[in-house]
This record gives sequence, structure tokens and C-alpha cells, in this order.
Amino acid sequence: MSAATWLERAESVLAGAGKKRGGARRAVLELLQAQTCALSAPEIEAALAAHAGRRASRASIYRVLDELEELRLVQRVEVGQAMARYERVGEGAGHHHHLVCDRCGLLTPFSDPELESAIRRLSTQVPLHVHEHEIVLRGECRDCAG
Amino acid sequence: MSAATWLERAESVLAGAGKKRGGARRAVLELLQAQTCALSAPEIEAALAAHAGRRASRASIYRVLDELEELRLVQRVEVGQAMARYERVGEGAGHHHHLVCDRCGLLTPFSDPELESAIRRLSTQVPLHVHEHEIVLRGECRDCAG
DNA sequence: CTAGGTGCAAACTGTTTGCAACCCT
DNA sequence: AGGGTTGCAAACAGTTTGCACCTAG
Repeated sequence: MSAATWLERAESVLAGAGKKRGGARRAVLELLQAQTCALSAPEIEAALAAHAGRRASRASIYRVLDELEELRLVQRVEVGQAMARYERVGEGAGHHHHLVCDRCGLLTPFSDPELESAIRRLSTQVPLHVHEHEIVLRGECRDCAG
Repeated sequence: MSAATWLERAESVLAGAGKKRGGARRAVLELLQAQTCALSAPEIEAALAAHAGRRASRASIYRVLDELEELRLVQRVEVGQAMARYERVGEGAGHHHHLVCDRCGLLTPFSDPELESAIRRLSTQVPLHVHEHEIVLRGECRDCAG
């Protein structure tokens, strides 16, 4: 009974939360389903505008992302440039973190079991009911380092 | 010959980089020296405006923060709300990471040796010349969780 | 004297909001 | 029919930039 894809799970979670369906949300969900790493709202807007027939207004994009974040279907990723990025989370979406190149902005995902267990342990010791965590390594990518 | 405080080290690094002195930068440096955790640019502006005689224009604040970040005297911390925060880094500035309450925005510092060693190891294995790292745990603080 | 530092104001860009129209259910 | 959903446009907030003036070295 558990959904095969993130998209399916998302639709069922949304339905369970009493939400109706709509074109804008559908378009955002499908776009996110196809991504392997985080997108910013402007990137989402541009990507949707490119595929005729899957347009969504800026306002709807932000509203949908807010909803999805609240339902913990996407996670907000803060990788700098004063702009938020979003990516899907939960079963079916590979958990990972990010490498950011300070020069060119290249965003690369990575994951590490030891780090995760350290975080898991920490989450129980800290004065906060932890919902999610985020790790960002910054520096220069191979191309920029020369 | 190593400077006792972050402020002193900052001044010497700036001098070494051929920078002249100025009132705005001085004000920002002194303010940062006095902080234990990250401030946003608007917070810095307000804090300086509050203390008569240590005013700095918005533009200068951003320019100074950019400089300091490039010289690795401060680190940009991305804790959400689409707003960057800055805090001093390096010797003399206690290295730490952040807990963020998604409800009230409360920012709390923490540190963990095991986590640091996992990061240190990772930094050598990853396709990026790592300059710095950032770990953020998000959730609900005790007050908000009830 | 000269290059860097600063302030002001305008321009930008990402994000939020008010409101009327729309469409699932 | 009714309430969530959407689009548009205006309002916001943080950040950046152009330019003239000031100041440290």
C-alpha cells in the first residue's frame, strides 16, 4: 500500500490532508519528481514556462512549495546566494547533502553513512525536536580550483 | 605574533591585503567581535544605528561583509528565511553549528567532536576543495514544541 | 595627490499578499 | 454550491550597483 514513487506518495499525502487537485501543483510535483537535486523557485518557474502546457504562476509555485514543505514532502535547502532551493524528501527520494562551489555555484549531491549516524545520535541530545538536517560543504570544485 | 582576538587578526589580515581603514568597516568588525552567533545584514544595520556614533550605511555593510567573507574572516551561514547571516570564523572564534526552530526562528549554536571528525574525513574524499562546512538541524525548539 | 572607503538613492531579484476568477469534489 | 486553487499585479524585503564625496596613507 505504500506508494512506489515520491509523486504518488505526495498525491496521497495531499489528498489525505484534504487538498484538491490543481494544474499548478501538478506541474510542480511532476517537475520535482524528475529532479535529482534541488531547484530554486525561479528555476522551477523557468522550467515550467519552457514546457508549454505546464505553466504555473510564480505565486502558485511559492504556495505549492510552502505546502509541500509543511507536509514534509520537500525540503528547503539553503545553499547560498540568498535564494532557497527545494528538493523532494522521504522514501523514494535518496537522502543526500550538498557540495557547493563558491565560484561557479555548482551544486553536487553526496551522502555518507558515518555522518548520518553522527547526526542521528546528535538529534537525540540536542534541545530541539529535530525534523530535518542539512549539511553543506563549500569550496572550489575541480574545474574552478584548476 | 598571532593576534589575541579575532578583531586584531582581522585588522592585520585586512592590512596585509592592502586595505585602508574606514569607519564603516571598523564598526562592523567591532560589532561582529562582540557576537557569539550569526547576524544578518539588516540586524547589523539596526544594531549599528542603535549605538550613535557607530553608524554604517547599508551598502558599506554588504561590501564589508563580502570582503570579510573573501578573506575568510567571516562565514556566511544559511539558516533560511532567504536571508544570509554572518559570523566570525577562525582561531579565537569558537567553531560551531546551528539549531534552527522552524516556528519562531530561534537560532542556537552547538558543536560536536564526532561530527567534526566525520566532516574532516569526508572533506578529503569529496570532489571539492573544501573551505568550510555548515550543518543545520531544523525542527521545533522546546518552547514551540510545548 | 590618489586609490580605496563611504553614503545615498535607485535598481534588482527573490518572495509574499490581496483579490477576483476558476475548477475540483 | 462551496471551498480550495490559480493568476495577476502590486507590495515587500534583502541585496547590489552607480556615482559623487571623503579620507587614510
